[in-house]
Amino acid sequence: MGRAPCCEKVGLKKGPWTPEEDQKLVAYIQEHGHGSWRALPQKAGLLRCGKSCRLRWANYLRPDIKRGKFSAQEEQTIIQLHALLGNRWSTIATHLPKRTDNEIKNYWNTHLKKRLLQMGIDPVTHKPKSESIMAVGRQSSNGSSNLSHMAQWESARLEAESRLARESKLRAKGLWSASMRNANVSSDIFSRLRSDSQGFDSDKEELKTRGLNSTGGFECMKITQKWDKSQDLRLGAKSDQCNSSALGGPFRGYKYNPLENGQSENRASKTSYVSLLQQAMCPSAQGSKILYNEAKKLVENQKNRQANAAATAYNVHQSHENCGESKYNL
DNA sequence: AAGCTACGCAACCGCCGCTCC
DNA sequence: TGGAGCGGCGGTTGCGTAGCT
Repeated sequence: MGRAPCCEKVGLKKGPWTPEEDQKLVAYIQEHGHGSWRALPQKAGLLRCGKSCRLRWANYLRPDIKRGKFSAQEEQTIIQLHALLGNRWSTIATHLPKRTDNEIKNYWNTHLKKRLLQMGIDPVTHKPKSESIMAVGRQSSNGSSNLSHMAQWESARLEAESRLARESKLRAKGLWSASMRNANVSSDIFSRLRSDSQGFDSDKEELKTRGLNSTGGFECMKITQKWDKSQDLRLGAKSDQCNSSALGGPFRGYKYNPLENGQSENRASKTSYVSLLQQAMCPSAQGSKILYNEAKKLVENQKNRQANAAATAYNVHQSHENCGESKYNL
């Protein structure tokens, strides 16, 4: 037997919400807060399931929600984070202020996914379709299943570290310029997507007004590739030097490794880890500073399980700082 | 104008992990 | 330690509507 339904469904209304219901819900939450969602409908005089109320509030009625068309910047963020995280909509949503996970999920399914497919890019792997098919073939032939979670976390970690290393190199060379941060075209896939999109001309105009070349993203990528080649630096080489990549698991080499310490890989710690990792990757100095301070505080206190994830991000920072390459301008 | 189809999005459903007892 | 209750997440559904014939 499955578990009992979350609430007594008999007599409860389903389907679209009426303005009156919305009004009741908003009025109640504004006055009392939502408290227990289960108890809320009765207190607010609604014939709805608590879950339904929570969803309606979170996805539609909350005052801090931005509706309407997604900007090019938001599209870029979604695609990049999806490439990194997959369908973790709630985590992706934390990086798009005022957008809900449901909205992002819908936008991905109805717009972005299709556009990628039209371009011959597999929306799951974010690689050209031919490559994805080969990869699937290889995986099934050796009996392995889909990418494991561990591999995904490792991939995310490597991505973050390689980006940090590249940024450091560019900075050292004096090549890390505003164009890299402002060009809005930092990934190859996104560049191609953007060049297909209707808004591209206006974006180019915008870049022009900032005195930037619209191909800035490509130029930066070429520079980093060239630099990597000339130095013959493989991904991870820098990480080893920075003591943040040794052996074993997605948290390998970090001073506090939740896996080594017997922590379960539960959803919360993963989500926190990914969220903090993304922030560590975020080129925003402001965000990084907040992250650093928050992580430091949590690490010092070791208050709760989330500190494990925070510790990871904190140690990413420390590793780079130890190499004299502090990413954050503290 | 009517019928059909495709699309977008709000809402639902089932599952999972956390907390509390 | 295990079960119940709860909130939250991601996948899916289905309704409303725009566009086409």
